[in-house]
Amino acid sequence: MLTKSSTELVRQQNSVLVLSALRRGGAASHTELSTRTGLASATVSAITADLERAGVLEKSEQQALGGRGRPRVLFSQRRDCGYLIAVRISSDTVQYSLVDYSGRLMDRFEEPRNHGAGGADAFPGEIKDALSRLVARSHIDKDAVLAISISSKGTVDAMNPTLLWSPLFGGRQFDFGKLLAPEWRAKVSLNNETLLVAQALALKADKVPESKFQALAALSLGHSIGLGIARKNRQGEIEATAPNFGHMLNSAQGGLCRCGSYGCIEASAGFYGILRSAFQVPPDTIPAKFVPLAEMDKIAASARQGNRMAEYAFRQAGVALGNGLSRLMSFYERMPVHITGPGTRYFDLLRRGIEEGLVQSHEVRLQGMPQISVNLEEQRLVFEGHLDRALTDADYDIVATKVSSS
Amino acid sequence: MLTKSSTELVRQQNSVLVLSALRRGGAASHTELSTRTGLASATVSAITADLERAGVLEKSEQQALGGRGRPRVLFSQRRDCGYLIAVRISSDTVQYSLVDYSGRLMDRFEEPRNHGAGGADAFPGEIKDALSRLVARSHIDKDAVLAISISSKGTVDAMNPTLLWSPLFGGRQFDFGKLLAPEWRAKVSLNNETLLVAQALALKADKVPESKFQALAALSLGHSIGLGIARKNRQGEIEATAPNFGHMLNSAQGGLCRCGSYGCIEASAGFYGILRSAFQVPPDTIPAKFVPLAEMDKIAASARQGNRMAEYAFRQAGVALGNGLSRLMSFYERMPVHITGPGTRYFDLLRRGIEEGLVQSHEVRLQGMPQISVNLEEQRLVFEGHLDRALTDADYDIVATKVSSS
DNA sequence: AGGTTTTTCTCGACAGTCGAGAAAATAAAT
DNA sequence: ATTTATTTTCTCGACTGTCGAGAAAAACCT
Repeated sequence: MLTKSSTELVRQQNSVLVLSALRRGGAASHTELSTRTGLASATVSAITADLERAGVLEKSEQQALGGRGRPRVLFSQRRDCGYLIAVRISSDTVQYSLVDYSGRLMDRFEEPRNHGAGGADAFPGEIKDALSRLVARSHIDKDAVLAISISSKGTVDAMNPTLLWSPLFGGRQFDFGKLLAPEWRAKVSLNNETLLVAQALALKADKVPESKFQALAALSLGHSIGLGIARKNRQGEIEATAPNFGHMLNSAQGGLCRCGSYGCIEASAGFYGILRSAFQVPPDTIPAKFVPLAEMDKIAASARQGNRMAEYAFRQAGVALGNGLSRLMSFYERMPVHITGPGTRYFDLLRRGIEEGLVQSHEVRLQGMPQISVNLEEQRLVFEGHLDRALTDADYDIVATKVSSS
Repeated sequence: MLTKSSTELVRQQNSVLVLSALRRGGAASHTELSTRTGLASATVSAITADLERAGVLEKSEQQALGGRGRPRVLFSQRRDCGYLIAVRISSDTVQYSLVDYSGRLMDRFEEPRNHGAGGADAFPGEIKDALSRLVARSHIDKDAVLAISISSKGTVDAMNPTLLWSPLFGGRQFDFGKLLAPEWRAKVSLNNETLLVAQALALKADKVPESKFQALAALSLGHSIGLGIARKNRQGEIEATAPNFGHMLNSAQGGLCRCGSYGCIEASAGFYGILRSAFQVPPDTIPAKFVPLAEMDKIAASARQGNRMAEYAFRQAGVALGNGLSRLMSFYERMPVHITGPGTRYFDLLRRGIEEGLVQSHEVRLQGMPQISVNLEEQRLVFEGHLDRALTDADYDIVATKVSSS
């Protein structure tokens, strides 16, 4: 069903447009906002006046730099308009970041995750505590937090927001919405970690002028395998998704996976899968809970020195990844792949297998090999993805609530 | 990039809304349009007046049926506002349908396709001839044709519109846009056949009140395998895509496919793949060009009588399909599957294999088996898909051009 | 013929965008 | 010190669009 439009909606959309121009390009003057957004100067006036009245924008004076004529007055987000908390759940720690409305990092700390028995039971409580401490440290009121953006590996129900399955907690589900609902007024969102990576990469790629960005995939290699896809839709927005790539069926003859199935990509290409085949452990052995990086480095070193089984282990991992990517291209379209995560350090060993696996796709055979690149800044990308998503969401909310009621 | 909005765009969007309400619900009175669209009565007045002036709508009098009060005046599309041609390219014939703006079928004929040598060379000319004859028979001017909607099996570049690879012509490409550009002013579109099936099914599913339709897949079984996906996006529109499912990699150990690769789904589940494994022909044999249905029926009959190899051939075809569908669910989400095409008559033999293949997916294991149903009306669905897509497109075009200029 | 009922049509209020030009604020020139 | 040039911001009127309410129209009923 299409939906009706109205003049008020026009104002909303254009207000969001102004806010997003400010996000992407930084503080800007009246006239620059006009050129960035394509709106008439008079319209920008009206909108900025509204937003200023609502306490969202402020005029940051100064900047007497050169030029004659009337000095420009820069608009920027009011930092105290609201706050955002980004929570990054990783295998051994949880990182909490407090960010103000302008996107500036205010505070950050990490807490170790309790792996022992009862760790999962204590987890919700730990999160609630840490969140409370985070705002207390900066003397911020809980109700001033607009959004809490959580990321984890695993599959996620973004609507609810519930963690459905994760490498950390298995099938144990957490409904973060319910968990934080009474105490926090903030909008709680939960996203797969690699989805955020893809989002951040797409944002960057789309900023480049003349880029004609269409789509990309982010592939995170580690103990588990994550995939994020970011594509531009017809309206020109970036839409990111995170399919259950690591536990997609690779080969019916494949080994046993942590998830209990046989033949998942992860069972071949996750660290424990590589370990298993390097040491010729029977493929139906129950996978190791955790493989230290040092262990992987040893296998890689011996592969680089010509050890056949170690070489083969990385090779077959690469083929599993390449086959998975080839299916990705079949389902969507050919797109560049960005590889991140701790597994990137073995990319030299994986590369040939990946290409071998990719070339089996009809798409790749018709249109050529996609571009594959390595990105070592996974952590930063995840954080940028958090910011972009949550702040953009917050902009929409603010426009919908604060401004209309004035 | 988001884009700016304006009051004129509001009118455009609402005009499209009115036209689409008319498409879906049939001729309607003033007040009914108002309730269907949610627009105020006065707004409907203004819009219908515009559209009437532009020659798009007309008041269809009559309908004195019962009731007191002022009789309602029904609005409906002016049939002569424009015409649409749907071209359905199938393996042995090409079907041409002429439809008026209201969606009523005016004329239809089929032409056999020349399979012999030089058939592909003659094909463009044949199409041009047939299109000219179609409009001549109904005494319609070529310039009155708003859209030519073409469908074929195979992969398609929808933007151009170019047939990139098809089971009928292999890698031989046809750019229908260029082919028809000088002679026809109509907008030429090209879509995968099963995409249209999915679109039509989704349209139907979405019409049911309280359906909460989210997504579905259409799987067409025959000599080749087609998949269409239709999903509702955030704006509530139905978006359909047709991945290259038949030639997606199923198993690296799979047989030789028509496309030249090894291990495509089609190489196991297409008719020639089933035939090959039923007769234990080596899997690297070059596939049969065409398998008559009678031949398939024989294999099926012997499978139903307990012949092991025949049974196994269908079983492994089903597993290949099920595995492919399981990957579909991994990449997107769990969604119901509608099976169409000539292969549906062997569904009893395929079913167990499909379910066996599906259950290997993490998604299915977590959320349960998706609903699988058989639909025998593939032809009609393709035609409905043609109509829905092309007429909706035409509505957008008309609103953007005719109305604004008045 | 007059009342009832239902639908269609019309009018004024309100919200929004746009272009043009006035007003403001500064640097350079005189 | 005053004027001029330049650049930016602000304001005004015209235009387009939606909406709600009520008037007008066109049938049926008594």
